[in-house]
Amino acid sequence: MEPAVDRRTQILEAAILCFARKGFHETSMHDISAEAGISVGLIYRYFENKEAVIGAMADRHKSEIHAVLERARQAPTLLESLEIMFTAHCCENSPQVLSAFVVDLYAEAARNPQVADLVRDILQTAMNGVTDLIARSPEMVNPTHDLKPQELAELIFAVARGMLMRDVLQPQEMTAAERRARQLEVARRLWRLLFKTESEAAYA
Amino acid sequence: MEPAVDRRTQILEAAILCFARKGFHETSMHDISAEAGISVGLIYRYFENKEAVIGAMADRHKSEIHAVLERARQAPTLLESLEIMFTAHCCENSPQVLSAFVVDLYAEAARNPQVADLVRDILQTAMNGVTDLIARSPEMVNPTHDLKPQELAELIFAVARGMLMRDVLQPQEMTAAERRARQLEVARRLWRLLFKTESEAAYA
DNA sequence: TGACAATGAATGAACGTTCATTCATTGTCG
DNA sequence: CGACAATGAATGAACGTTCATTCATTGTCA
Repeated sequence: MEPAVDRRTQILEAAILCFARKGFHETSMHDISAEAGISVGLIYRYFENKEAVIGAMADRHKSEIHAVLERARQAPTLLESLEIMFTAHCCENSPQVLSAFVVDLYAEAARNPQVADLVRDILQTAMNGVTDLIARSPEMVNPTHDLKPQELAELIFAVARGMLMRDVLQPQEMTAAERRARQLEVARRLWRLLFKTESEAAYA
Repeated sequence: MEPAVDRRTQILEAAILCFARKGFHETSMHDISAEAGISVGLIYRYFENKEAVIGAMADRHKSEIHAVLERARQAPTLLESLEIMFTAHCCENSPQVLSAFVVDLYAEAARNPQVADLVRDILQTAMNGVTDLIARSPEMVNPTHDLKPQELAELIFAVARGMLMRDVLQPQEMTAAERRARQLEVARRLWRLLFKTESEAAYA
């Protein structure tokens, strides 16, 4: 039988809160244990060391991204796929937690080749998925532009990353709903720009 | 007569290298002093503490951004302004150094309100400048889209930030020239999307 | 009782910061 | 000029603290 609580998950939940609050390296193992309500030593029963905790969180992030991609894939229209991807990090309990974590993850990737490999892998998989999504979409039959699906995907991901980066500048007073509305607006703006048909554009 | 070397600058040059290599908080004062070829104690003659070093670097970044904005403002066409802004961080000796620094700066902003204020300030000033640039540009008289200058500026900055973030994932083997070419391509792609006139678009 | 979960005091390395000390340079006086 | 005093840039060992990690001990069930 499984234990009443999944310790690994419990520790990771505590860790992401701490990491978002203070960053990877300013978070001490004591911070994590306190947040999780357990002792320091216990963390070492489930993770070899601090790096392993960071690594496990990155893996978690990878599977979360995959889940979002799957949801986006099943959306009826391309616009809705876009909206799902842009607001994915706003649906969770606290958006700025995830944003701060991801920015930190990229910062870590800048100097830790192992993390960089993982993030590149996540990004590549997600981008392939979106490229595919775009290529198959009916919106692409009569584009007003001459951009290839892959180029569009790159642009979309750049905007998404850029918006995520902007998110960490917002004071905490901004609610999750406000954040979501803001991201949605950008997604729709981008969509109009990318996929509005010529006739629609002419009378806009 | 001035001393042969400007110590403050010397320290800041060493610091940005260390920060890009290891991040703000994983860089020790000893790292900086070693990189600068001076003793630890001497740093404290020129900076009150480690935070002051980080602060001074952020200030430096602010004035660099202002300089880039000024250059962009004086470019003959809007496309060239865009190109200047997208490649600004590639012109320096080592692009990924600056990229890593900026990503770290945002990560720091996520949890240090003082840094967040500064970054928000930098961003707002730069975006106002670009909004103005767009509003005055001849390219805006017959837009194919219905986006306001400010919305365009937001989009452009999001893409620029997103590309910068992507930069830190690239292995060091990529040369500055390759990086520059990549950024230029994205800038031009974005420009085509935003400012290509209807007639041009129709025959593209 | 035995097996394992959980604790938290202990350890030692590394950190930011301080400060007594050194010494090349500059200023001063005879 | 030469001898000596004064300066302050520069040093790096030392301090107090924090941290990741370990492990002897205790608690908890079957």
